[in-house]
Amino acid sequence: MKRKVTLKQIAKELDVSISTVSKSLKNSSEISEDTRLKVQAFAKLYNYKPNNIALSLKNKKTKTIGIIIPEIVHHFFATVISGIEQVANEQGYNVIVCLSDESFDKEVINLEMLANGSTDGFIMSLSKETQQKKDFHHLQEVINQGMPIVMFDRVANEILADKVIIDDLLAAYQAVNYLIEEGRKKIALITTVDYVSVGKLRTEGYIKALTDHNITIDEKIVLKIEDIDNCSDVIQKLIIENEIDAVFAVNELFAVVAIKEALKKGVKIPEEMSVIAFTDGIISKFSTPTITTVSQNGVKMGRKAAEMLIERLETEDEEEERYRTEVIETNLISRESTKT
Amino acid sequence: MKRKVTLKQIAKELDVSISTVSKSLKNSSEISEDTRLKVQAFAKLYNYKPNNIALSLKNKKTKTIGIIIPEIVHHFFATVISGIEQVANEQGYNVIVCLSDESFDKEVINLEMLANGSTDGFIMSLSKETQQKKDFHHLQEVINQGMPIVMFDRVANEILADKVIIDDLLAAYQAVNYLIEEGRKKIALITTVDYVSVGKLRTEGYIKALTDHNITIDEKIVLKIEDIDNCSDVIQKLIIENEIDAVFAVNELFAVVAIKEALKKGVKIPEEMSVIAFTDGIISKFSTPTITTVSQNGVKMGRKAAEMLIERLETEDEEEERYRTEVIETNLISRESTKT
DNA sequence: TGGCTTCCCGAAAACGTTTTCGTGTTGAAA
DNA sequence: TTTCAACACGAAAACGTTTTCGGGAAGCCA
Repeated sequence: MKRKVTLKQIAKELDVSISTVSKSLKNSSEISEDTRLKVQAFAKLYNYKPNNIALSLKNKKTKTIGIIIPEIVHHFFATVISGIEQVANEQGYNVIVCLSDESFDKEVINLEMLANGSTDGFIMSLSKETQQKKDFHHLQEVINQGMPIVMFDRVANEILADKVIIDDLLAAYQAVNYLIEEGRKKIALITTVDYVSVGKLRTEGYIKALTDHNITIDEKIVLKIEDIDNCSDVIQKLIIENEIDAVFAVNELFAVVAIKEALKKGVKIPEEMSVIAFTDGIISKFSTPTITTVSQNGVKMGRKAAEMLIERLETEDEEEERYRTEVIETNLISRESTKT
Repeated sequence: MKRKVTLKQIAKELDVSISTVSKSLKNSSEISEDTRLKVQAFAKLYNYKPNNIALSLKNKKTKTIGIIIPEIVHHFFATVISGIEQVANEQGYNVIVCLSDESFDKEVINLEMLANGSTDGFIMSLSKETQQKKDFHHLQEVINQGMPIVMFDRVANEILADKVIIDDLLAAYQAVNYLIEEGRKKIALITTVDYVSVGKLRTEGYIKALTDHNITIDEKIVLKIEDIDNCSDVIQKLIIENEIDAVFAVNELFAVVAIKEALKKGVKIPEEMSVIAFTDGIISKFSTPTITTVSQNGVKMGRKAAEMLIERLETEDEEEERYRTEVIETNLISRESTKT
């Protein structure tokens, strides 16, 4: 087992100083060609690679991005990480991933942990609990210390920082519009509880679309689901008890459950009922029928977030306090669960 | 913007030495209670937290685990990461994730990058290209430098290291057995090209199960798919041209496509044809019909891999070169795509 | 007063780099 | 022979810790 070789060891072996070795490897003109080549040959032979930790300490830069997200077993977040990793990689950055598990405490712990030198900045999406508590002091503290944060998807308006979002309201509006133009009259909404920022916005889009078309909101067919694991019963009830002809769901899971329950009841899709889901993931592509979705383009969000963060990290003129919010366009991917 | 405070600054402010501050914060009995409390109060006030990078440099431990996997937008890998992160978190480790994108070169670059001090060890699953080239010198080099590697799922027999796998052959055998016991006679296999280690093993399990029941292998109904994105045509052809009554697929995607094509042709599932897939992911749970799968238990694999790595990292008696291979049990999750 | 602990604290090394500055040697110009 | 620039290299500081060791002051006993 041959441990990694250091400058000091090379210096000792070649009977020169550490500085000489360092300069030689950087091809400094300060060092004679003789010495330079000798050192370089030796370094190559022993496969010398500078120690990242030492470099980080010296440069006060880790070239590492911290990602804190609620969970990773969720296609959307996985695509975002993928996007982040792409541009991080291109720019010589690494990513360190922490999961909050939707817990405020874990989010705080992870953030503080990584803020003590481990990363140069953060890309994050808030946990449900954090959104519910509306407690963002941990973010503010990190920002005050001079570490940039880019928030995506689940963002906090209260925090001044760069953000990458989609226009949840507009996208929902367009999706519901699409259903209306198909001729649907009784469009149900299956959404989350209101403290999830994106759920709330999507609900607003739904309401706005209906209102704009003079359709009155029927509270009986607006379902706010808390417990995502046991949603089938309430969804079944929704479908059985109401004569709905369309469903707009704020995520794939609600949509696919709605479809299953409808089919069970003999409702033909899309002939008798249309379904549109938010978030274009695996489920929609492979369910039967395939589901028309609003695509969030997670990879693009991730790429954009990483670009914004790295740009902020690499521009030295710190005092440019102009925070931007980038809106990633969504698009409706039309599949079998709608008529047109 | 108040930057993070260091020991040096506290020392200066309180007019004591750096050592005194450090010891005070560690509650060393060397320091008088007076000084200790004074320092602690001051440190708390300024929210002092030791710098991780400096600690890493000093301790030669980063408390960071490197994960290198082919891709993250893949439910199985996401669950594994989730498992790794759980135990890493419990033990005070962070995880840094790199994606090889199934490319040998990226795998090498990432590995070398992180091996230069950034992590204490690795958990990885090989890229397709690496498995194809059978070139593992990068792994061997890292191991020679004294960094432990734990491989999971796609492992290399040629490398001596800890491994976490499932018994792919046995699991496939059992799945095919299950189909045979249902009374299926013409069981098709949809698999990957042979250089993917797990694909090969699953194929062997299929063959063994048939052979053990004196069913001759019909090469026409064994499909080896290279291009995963355009598999529907060949699968359609398989189903149309052969009177098969069951499909064993080495992943969910092949299975769901097979089901779609079968339904299109009017074949009833599971009455006329059963389907079992490897890898229990999202698709199987929500497809119509839901799919019977071999569950790989990614979270458990991840947890086990992390446990093994951390144990190796924390036992000082380095020279214990006994590498272990842990086999995670699989289980067949019976759903609507099979009869029983 | 001399010698001995005991109590507190600071200096310095170490981890592995990079970089600034200083210095000795050489050769050439005057 | 003297002077000076150019060249080649090394010493040391710095990044932020932890830890070993040494030492001054105070108190005690003889």
